[in-house]
Amino acid sequence: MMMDQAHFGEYLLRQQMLHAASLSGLQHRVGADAEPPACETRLLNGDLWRRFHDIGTEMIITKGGRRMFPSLRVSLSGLDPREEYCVLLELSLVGRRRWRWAGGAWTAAGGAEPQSPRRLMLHPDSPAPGHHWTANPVSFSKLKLTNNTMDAQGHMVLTSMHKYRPRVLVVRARDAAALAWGAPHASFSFAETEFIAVTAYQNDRITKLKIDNNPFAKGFRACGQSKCKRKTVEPDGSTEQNDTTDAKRPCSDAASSCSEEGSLRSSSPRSPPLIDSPAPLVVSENISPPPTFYHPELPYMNPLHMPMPLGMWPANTLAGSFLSSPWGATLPPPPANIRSPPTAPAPCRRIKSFTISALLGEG
DNA sequence: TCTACTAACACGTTTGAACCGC
DNA sequence: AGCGGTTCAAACGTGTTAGTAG
Repeated sequence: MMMDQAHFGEYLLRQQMLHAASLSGLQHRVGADAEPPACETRLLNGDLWRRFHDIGTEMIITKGGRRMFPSLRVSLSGLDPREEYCVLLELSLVGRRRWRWAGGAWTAAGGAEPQSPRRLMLHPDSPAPGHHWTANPVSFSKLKLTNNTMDAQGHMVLTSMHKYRPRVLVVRARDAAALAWGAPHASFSFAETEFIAVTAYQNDRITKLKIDNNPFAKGFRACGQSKCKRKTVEPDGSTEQNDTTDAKRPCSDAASSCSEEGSLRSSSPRSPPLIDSPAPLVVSENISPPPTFYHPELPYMNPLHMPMPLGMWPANTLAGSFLSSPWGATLPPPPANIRSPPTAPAPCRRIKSFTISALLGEG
């Protein structure tokens, strides 16, 4: 199987986990008949992502959690309308490097630091029937990024100055219980959604692009009140006529219309669908090329048997201390059939928690 | 000195409860 | 009583900035 650099790290990690599981007699591979959900996906706000990508996307991470902008919005198609599916977002480390902003450009600066384990998020609408996923854009706008390794709020824990690429996973709900064992899943990623996590913006052009497109940052647009107030008053009381004079470009509605969505509301059925966006849901120039498809070869650990929410990979696996993990020796046997979890799956129900445990009705 | 990080801040947006009229 | 629209304040999200640590 061909594997790009972006996923090599993940591959190594999962192989480590598989190896550890096999030492505990827990190895399980997906059956040859296991099929990933047949579906396709498109990046809806690809235009905006590409504008950031051309410059070098940066995402602020804070201790308390910061939303992504642009957020990931995709449309799914080809799903069985009546079948239940879970949709997940994963942030894969791209390469094994640390990056550094120097001389007006990003350059590699040594090897990657050990990564925090939590990098997988279940979409809050999961599980939902195929018609729900195909009728509404799937948005991860509520996702927050943090550099707090002790985070307990379900945010994505990333490392500053490292590059990541979001990846969307689609899993049949009936397979969710066995997800960790390599349940068949479709996986999609988009090159233009790569970004570098930072604690403060490095590239001024990224800052400007964010301000121009993010409704929450309207106050910082050149024609905005606040910027004038904050930056034009000199200590001597005079008014600094800096570049904002000529920079008083129209604080256009054009800029506003560039924002990824008219509203940041959820795509949940309880909220107005994102289809309400003033921009057409799918227009030709707004569609990304077909995404990379990753065949589900890489097994996951079973979240049922993990003492932590799904996506919280056992700590220190990268450091090779996996075998010291306390849960290794106590794991129950793997399910006999990946399509048929050991216990009858709980009826699918709408949840708000991002943990598979909640999804399965545990706790 | 430089780099990376944090917290406080001001401003705009979102959200939901309260209110009103039909 | 129920519904739909409006108003308003609190909560939230944003980039900026000054200060701190290594």
